[in-house]
Amino acid sequence: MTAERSVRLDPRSAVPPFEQVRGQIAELIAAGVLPAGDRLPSVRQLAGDLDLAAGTVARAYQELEAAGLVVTRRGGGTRVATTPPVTPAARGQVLAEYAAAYLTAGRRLAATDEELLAAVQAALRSG
Amino acid sequence: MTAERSVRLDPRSAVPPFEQVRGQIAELIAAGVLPAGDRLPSVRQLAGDLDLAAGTVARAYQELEAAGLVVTRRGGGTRVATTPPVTPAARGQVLAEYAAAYLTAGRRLAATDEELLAAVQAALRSG
Amino acid sequence: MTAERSVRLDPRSAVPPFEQVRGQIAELIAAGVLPAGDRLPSVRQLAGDLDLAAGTVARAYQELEAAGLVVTRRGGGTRVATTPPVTPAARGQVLAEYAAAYLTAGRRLAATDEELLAAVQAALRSG
Amino acid sequence: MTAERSVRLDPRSAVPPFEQVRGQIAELIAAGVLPAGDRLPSVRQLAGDLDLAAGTVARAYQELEAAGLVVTRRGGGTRVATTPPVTPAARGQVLAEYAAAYLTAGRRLAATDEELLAAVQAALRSG
DNA sequence: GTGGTCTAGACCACG
DNA sequence: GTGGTCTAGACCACA
Repeated sequence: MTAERSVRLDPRSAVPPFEQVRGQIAELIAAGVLPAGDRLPSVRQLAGDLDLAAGTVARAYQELEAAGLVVTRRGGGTRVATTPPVTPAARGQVLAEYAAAYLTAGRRLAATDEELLAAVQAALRSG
Repeated sequence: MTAERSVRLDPRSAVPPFEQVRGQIAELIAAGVLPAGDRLPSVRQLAGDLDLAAGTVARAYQELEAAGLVVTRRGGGTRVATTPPVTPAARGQVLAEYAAAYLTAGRRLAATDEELLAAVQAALRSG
Repeated sequence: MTAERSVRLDPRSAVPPFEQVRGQIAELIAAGVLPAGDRLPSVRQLAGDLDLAAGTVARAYQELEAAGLVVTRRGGGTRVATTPPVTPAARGQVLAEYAAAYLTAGRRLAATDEELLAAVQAALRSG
Repeated sequence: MTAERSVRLDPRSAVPPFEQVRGQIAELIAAGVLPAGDRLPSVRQLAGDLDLAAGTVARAYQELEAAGLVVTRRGGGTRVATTPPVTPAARGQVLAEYAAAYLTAGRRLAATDEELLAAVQAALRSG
């Protein structure tokens, strides 16, 4: 399952775990990485993988459902909604947001355009 | 004062305000944007600028002091420590971390290296 | 079959489906709309009509039987019990309960007696 | 506090407690019974009054906030939002919905208009 | 004091 | 097996 491999928690982050889970899955869906109809990992399994209490993952799933990104059938697991509601964020748009956030942070350090670009290129080479 | 102009809160973020303040100032110092000896804005002034309770800013400063990034003198305000503690984090390293974070997020979307680079270039052009 | 036509699920309700089925049939019986001896629709048929799993309807029937409102004979389907158990709840009493519930809800809104009555009259005219 | 006196749980209902709390407060707000700016009872107090775990009430408040009905200030309690969002439901409309629900239930019992009205009048006299 | 989050484990409804 | 809810008690951020 793509979701299982892709969700990574940052335990040192100030963002609460359920928010990290919710946000990352939301972006995977918005970006089209998780296609409509795909089944998410079960609450308990993802909780185990991420070493969280089941309720924490359940809350993330619940908020995804409230947002219409996901559909849950009684007794039948949770799947990506067939109607990614309004889908205001195509994959390219999500990427663009990431890039914009990178720029904002970098410019706070008074980095030049060249430096910003070079840092990404260096990261690509090393990572 | 660089700090006043540079600290920007995201009220919709899940990161608590004191953390946003602490983190952003820490990075400004680590990156050398705020040079040693520079005076930070007073707790009350920064609190006013950011529309926070004074205690919230005070806590951020307190943690910066505990980290050795900042020194508070009685009656003399808060200044950037002359000894950037163990922090060898030069500006380039901070930038590198930002770039790495961007890559991590982007790859979660299964973006290729080319896409990641192109998104930054596009952002540079438009922003 | 009266029951089939009269049972209506509200899929958006927080009340679980089996409870909606059980409760509505119980009231139809208590109110005398379903007379003693009447045959209920089969589990599978009602399940099909309401788009539920058969087990869900089966559970509703089971609880009705446990309450003595209904009798299941081997091979003979499910029928309204000839002895409306302890339930002295005549149709008028059920109606009275509905009216009382309406009052409770309405008074929470600080509605006056006149308003409560007027709202019902208006609903009668329009519905 | 109006909210404290007005929220009444039905422990035998299939509707989960947090939903009862959320729904009742939402209607009190929509109906204008709780005016904008009014402070709701604290999570812990209402939890005590209703004999619920604090988290259960907290969840109800959270959903009210997500719905924009309520505003919560850090450390400063929960108040009715100044902008009852879109307020699609004036007090009269809420009442009308109650009346309509009463009619629907009553007609399932094949009650006549006269009976429906009489039952309300009787309830008014006795309650 | 306020609300927000997490945990651990329990029970329920559904398939 | 699935998700949903509740509890009890803990710790955190904020005023």
